[in-house]
Amino acid sequence: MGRRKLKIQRLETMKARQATYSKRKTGIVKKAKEISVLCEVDVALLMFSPTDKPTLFVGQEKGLSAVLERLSKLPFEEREERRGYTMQLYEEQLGELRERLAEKSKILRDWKDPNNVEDLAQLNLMEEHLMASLGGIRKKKGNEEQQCMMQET
Amino acid sequence: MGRRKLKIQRLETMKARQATYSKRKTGIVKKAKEISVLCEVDVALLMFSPTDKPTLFVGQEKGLSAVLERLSKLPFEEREERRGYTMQLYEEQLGELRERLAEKSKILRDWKDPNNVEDLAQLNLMEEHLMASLGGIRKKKGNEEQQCMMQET
DNA sequence: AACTATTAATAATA
DNA sequence: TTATTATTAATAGTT
Repeated sequence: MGRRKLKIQRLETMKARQATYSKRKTGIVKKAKEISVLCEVDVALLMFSPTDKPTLFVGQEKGLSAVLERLSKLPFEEREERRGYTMQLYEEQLGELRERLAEKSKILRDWKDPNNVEDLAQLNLMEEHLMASLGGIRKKKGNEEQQCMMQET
Repeated sequence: MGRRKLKIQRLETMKARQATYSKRKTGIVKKAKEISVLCEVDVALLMFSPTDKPTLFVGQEKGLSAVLERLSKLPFEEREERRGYTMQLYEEQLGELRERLAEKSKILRDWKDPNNVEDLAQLNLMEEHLMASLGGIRKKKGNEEQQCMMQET
């Protein structure tokens, strides 16, 4: 849409890329919100601007980690019907990492909308969260050896 | 766009949600492709249909893991200007997990488009990849203890 | 899946 | 950046 048709290929100047990114970012985020509400589905949309500013939208308020969990779990289950044992082996290897990723992502979720970086209140909440997390690490130091297995690849 | 204006709220019937999802999914994926090409930016879009079928689009062919890496790293760097030491502590805790996540994601990337599940050639490639990965695990079993630290959060 | 009347997004411009 | 508007593109209701 617009005064001309516009071929879908890299815009020549950085200025044009930034201008177009700015407009289209608004549009695609709106679309993502709409489909998640209208159809009651999980949506995660992550983009980086030409100057590397991140924009993240996650619909249905489950957080990015929850959406990624669904991605990592669902396809495996589907394929187990055909390739059960192989996938199960791989699933085991992924299991522990997934747990930790979910845990980290729970905290990362507070960075959900990087556009709000300027919000001091949010920054303070994030720092509190971080401190609590680090406290937890120190407490667990004593018994970490027995929990070390299946860490590689 | 359409014959009527349509309020953005959950569509009443599952039938309507599925029909609308199907149409809008096409549209939003197209938009994601366009912005990534036009503006030469990384984009990751993940959605689940009302019947839980996943759709994943990752633009600029860096893979989902690369895009997520950018999300997890960038905000920290930005904030270090103000809150350097705190973020560095947290960054250290995340470091090892990030490495492993990147490795896993490299393999998960082969599941990039869940819509291609029916493609047998792709499945075979995936299985090869998996076998190589499991082989790597077995080789490393001997010296895993010394690599166990800072696992808990 | 296809069709079209409409609405919505946006390219060029200011 | 924000606003305008001529155009094109997406899609709601329908078949």
